[in-house]
Amino acid sequence: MPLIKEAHKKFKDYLKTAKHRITPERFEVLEAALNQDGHFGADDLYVSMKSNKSNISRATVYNTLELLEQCGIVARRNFGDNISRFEASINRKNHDHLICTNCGEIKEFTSPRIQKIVDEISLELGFDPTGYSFNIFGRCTDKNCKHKHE
Amino acid sequence: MPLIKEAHKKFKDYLKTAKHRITPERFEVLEAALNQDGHFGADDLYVSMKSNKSNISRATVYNTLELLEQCGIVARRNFGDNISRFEASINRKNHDHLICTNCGEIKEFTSPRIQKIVDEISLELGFDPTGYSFNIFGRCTDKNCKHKHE
DNA sequence: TTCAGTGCAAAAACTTTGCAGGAGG
DNA sequence: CCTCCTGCAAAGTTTTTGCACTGAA
Repeated sequence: MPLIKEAHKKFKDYLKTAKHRITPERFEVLEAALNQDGHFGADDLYVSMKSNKSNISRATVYNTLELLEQCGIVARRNFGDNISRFEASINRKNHDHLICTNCGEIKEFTSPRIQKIVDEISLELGFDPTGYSFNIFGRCTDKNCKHKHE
Repeated sequence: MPLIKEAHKKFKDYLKTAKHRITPERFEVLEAALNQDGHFGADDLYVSMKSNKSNISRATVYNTLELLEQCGIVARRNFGDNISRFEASINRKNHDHLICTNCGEIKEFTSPRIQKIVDEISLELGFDPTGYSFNIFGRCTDKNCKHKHE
């Protein structure tokens, strides 16, 4: 099943289950979110949709991203600059991030040991984990690491 | 050496080295920051200082927290609510956080394995790490976990 | 003396909210 | 038909910036 169709179905099911209404605007946001590549801010998405002649409003974008987060189609990320970033997470492996504090480049990595630590610590401290975020900050050693400002 | 004295010295040395001026306001912010307990936001600190009759300005608080961060006296934390939190880090062991998404409670934990993962991943991907953040989100199992909103 | 640092207020950046009209169930 | 959702704009929050003055070196 193509990704977009699957996401569509998942979102629709979620909306029904959670007694949210099914509106064209919500699916418009869903598709725009899946079209973004990599990480994007809520406002980025709004601007991008607006420049594609959409009639959407800011409030709807923010509201819908929250719904998409709740049903696991997008994930909210926080890279230390006080902006909520999102990324499509449907059908993607869990992964974490390396953030270059010089050029803004974000690399991804996976390590199964991290989930293991999450579970162990949570058990130990009496905590029911729903998620985690793990970001490494530093400088990438790419020779073209300059002021690339995403 | 008492903590406050040591921090004082460290900050002074840093300011000299980095060619920043040594001003009473900066030390006022330093002391106020060390007096906060646990995690605090930049604006919290400003308000707290103001209510203690300080004549400080917002700009100075923000500016000084950045300097304190650069020299390792405070650490910036991000718990997913788009507010920069700080905490005194001088003479404290590295630690990470469990955040209860229901009551806002923040617990701390340490795990030496995390630093090991950071180093390995960085080496593997060609990255020079300067720090990391590791937050686990979930619900604490305390029976009094309600809407405690810090 | 000189210029980085300060206080103040205004602007900026991101997000949330209030309201009236409109459409989904 | 009853709400929930939408668009719009305004307000809210947190942080940054511009400017003229001050004080550290």
